[in-house]
Amino acid sequence: MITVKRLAERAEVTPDAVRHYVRIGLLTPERDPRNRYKRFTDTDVRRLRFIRQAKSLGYTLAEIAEIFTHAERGRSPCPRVRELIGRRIAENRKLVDELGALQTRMEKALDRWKDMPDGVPDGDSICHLIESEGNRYSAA
Amino acid sequence: MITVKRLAERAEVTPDAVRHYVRIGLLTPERDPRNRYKRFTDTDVRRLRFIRQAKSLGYTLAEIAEIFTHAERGRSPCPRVRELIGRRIAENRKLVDELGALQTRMEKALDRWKDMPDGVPDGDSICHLIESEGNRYSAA
DNA sequence: TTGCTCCTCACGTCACGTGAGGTGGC
DNA sequence: TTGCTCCTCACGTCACGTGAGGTGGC
Repeated sequence: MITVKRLAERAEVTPDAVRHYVRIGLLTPERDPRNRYKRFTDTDVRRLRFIRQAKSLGYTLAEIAEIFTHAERGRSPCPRVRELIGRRIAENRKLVDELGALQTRMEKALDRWKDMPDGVPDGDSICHLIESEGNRYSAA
Repeated sequence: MITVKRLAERAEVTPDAVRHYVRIGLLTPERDPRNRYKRFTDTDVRRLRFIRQAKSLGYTLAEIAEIFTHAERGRSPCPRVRELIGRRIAENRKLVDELGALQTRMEKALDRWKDMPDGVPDGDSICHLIESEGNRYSAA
């Protein structure tokens, strides 16, 4: 019998992740009537591996749920899958750019601070290091 | 008198952000006894601009709160500020690397899918596009 | 009276992780 | 009896955004 832990092992995820997927309806195991234990099948192993694979390609759990719904209704999820990854590629590119800009800001700040002493707050200043980076910022 | 909206304008943040900072104690305005309106001061304008600046350098609100506490107790927050940015630089580098790897996975997948047809689910397969990327994944 | 701004809850976001408190199986 | 695993809540995470429902100021 495939329990939570055994399923988790077979798909290389944590048991808590499995419980989470059950909670949100991505997996719908039957229950052992005697003790309410979840009973998974080989189909669940395949579904869980699919979840893991889809996540590694940037799909959210809500999107994966949508894919499952398509497939269960006998409709091809492929067009939607292509559409979603296209968006995610654009979104992620933007995010990587922003985090790259953040990285540059942080590294430049740390470098400039190397030549500056620590200061004691004096009512006019909270932390002169951070304040000295003023007018250099863009949105966080 | 500086109200929520006026303060928000002066520091170029949203009124909701101001309310959030009050909720978590980063700003502690007095209240107009007649109507409970928040009354901010020029010091709050400086504090809010500091928050914005610190956020743009990667500091979290919890860390900014810590910096304020140091400063209010007359202790220099600078050593902590240097320490935190060092960590954040390392964390962010890792994150950028991971998102870069995700970007590569997504782009390669989309490229390979260009030559593949959409499929209809057949019980053995949920979405062959995603499944075809199997054994290529690393952790998400 | 009409707008505009103000107020306080309180929930939603994303994908789990982490107790708390209790029970089945070898 | 001892471990180990199982169960179900329900909260915490991060920084707000978004209603809902109601009130003050020009």
